[in-house]
Amino acid sequence: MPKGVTPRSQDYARWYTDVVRKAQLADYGPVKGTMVIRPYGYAIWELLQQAFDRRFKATGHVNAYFPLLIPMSFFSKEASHVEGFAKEVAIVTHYRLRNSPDGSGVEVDPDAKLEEELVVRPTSETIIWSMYKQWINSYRDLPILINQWANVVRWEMRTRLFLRTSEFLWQEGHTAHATAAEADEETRKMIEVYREVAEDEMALPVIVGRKTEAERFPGALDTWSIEAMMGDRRALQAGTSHNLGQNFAKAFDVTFRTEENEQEFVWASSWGVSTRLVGAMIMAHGDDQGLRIPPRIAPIQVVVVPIYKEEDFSRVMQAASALAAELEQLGIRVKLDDRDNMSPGFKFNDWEMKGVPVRVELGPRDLDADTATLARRDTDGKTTVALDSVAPAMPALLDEIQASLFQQALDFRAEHTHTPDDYDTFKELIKEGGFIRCGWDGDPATESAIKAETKATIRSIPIDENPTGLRCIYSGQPAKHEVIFARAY
RNA sequence: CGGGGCGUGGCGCAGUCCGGUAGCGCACCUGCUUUGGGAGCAGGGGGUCGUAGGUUCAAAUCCUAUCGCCCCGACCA
Repeated sequence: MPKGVTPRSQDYARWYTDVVRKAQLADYGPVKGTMVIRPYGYAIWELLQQAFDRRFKATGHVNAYFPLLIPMSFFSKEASHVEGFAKEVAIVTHYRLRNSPDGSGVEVDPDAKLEEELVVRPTSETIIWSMYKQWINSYRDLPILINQWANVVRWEMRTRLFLRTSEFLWQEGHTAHATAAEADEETRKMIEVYREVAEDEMALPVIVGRKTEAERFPGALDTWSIEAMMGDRRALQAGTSHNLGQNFAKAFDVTFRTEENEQEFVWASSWGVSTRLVGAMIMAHGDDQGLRIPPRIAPIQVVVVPIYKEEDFSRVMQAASALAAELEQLGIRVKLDDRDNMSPGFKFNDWEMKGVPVRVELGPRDLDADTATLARRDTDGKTTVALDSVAPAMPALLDEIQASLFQQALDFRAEHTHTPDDYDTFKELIKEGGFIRCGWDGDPATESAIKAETKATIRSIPIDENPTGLRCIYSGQPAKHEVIFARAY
């Protein structure tokens, strides 16, 4: 096995795959497009889950679970929803296997065909709204603020570990409201939660904004997203929140009695983030040494590597485990690397690949001087510090690394965000990747012409847009919106 | 679905053109020496060469079919 990873500059896609596998985040599953999330990768997901779940609860949401299998007929109820997902659903048609006649194995039992075929959920709007119909009668039943953590299946043609797999893990919030204003408020509130987790926990700067009609969720009135820039300057949609209006209520005939005893359709929102975020973290922060995980979502925040010759073994190990215990007391996720079959040099590279924010090296020379050697993953080089200061200073150091990774990502994004005045410049700039912030006349035809010519799409109509005085980069007409163009994942 | 590539010990590959006893590196196991940036030496175990047919005295190698995976494009969180 080659020692490092393919350099990013040489082949970014291969760098990504190398890092995922060498850092032991995930492996390919036996079925095309499937992924095994290994313990280290899953630990990151769990920390993300906690960060989100805490905030969902704090904003009044509760968790529930709806079934994986959905009657196929449900999918015919919301026209644009069908159109959006029909091409990529897995369908269950039978419920039994039998031994094949030639004795070579098993086969589908043709006698066990289902009356109504079942769809493996690609998303749960339909099954959830079929239930909401039963649960909602009056304005007193509203709002319903339910989230579920689940897996979904979308039969993708092209897959990539974490970014797009046939099956992935996510959360999907599905809310029901009495008024349009409430549904809109909910949609905005949750995209703000996503922004906060992305920026504060993942150190991932994102652009909050709305999607154009072309990029909107099938069945939504309005889609909000957070968009991030990856290390190859491409855009990644990291989370979405949809104002579904009354579309699903109408499709599933979900009405309620208002205070005025009027019959009205329910207003809805849905919002989700997925294991794709792990991919976002890898591509936003990783370097040619491997992962760089922001401390708040790092399964291991500090690794202690003891260095010893035989005669130093016991005093080094003693000091190392004392230090690890002291760090743990402070609530820091610490790992003492006591593997004795690997050299220190191997361990340094190994933990760098795995993106651990801080490494503490402790050897005889350090102990003689009452010092420890510190290596930060976000910067190069090592420093020597007093041993008894390591633990007390660690929480602040982790905060500093968190902030530094955010700043690095922010600087990178700023460096690769441009505001050209004419379309020729636009075309030149987009070849290099990055974001282009410019005017758009609001015409879908303009959007699709630009896509056809440059592969760039409108990623976002930023929440802080200011189209006043701007002209459309393509048509030269007065701009209706200020938008972000980019090539995207 | 179009284009390309690849299926050979756990992983990465050579061998295929030109048929003739299946090899290399890493990993693994044992022992000794090592340990401050991917340790060294010695010994050892492990593969019906994706699958199914065919040609041949003989097939990883030639022929036919088939399955799978990866990469690039059209669609998507």
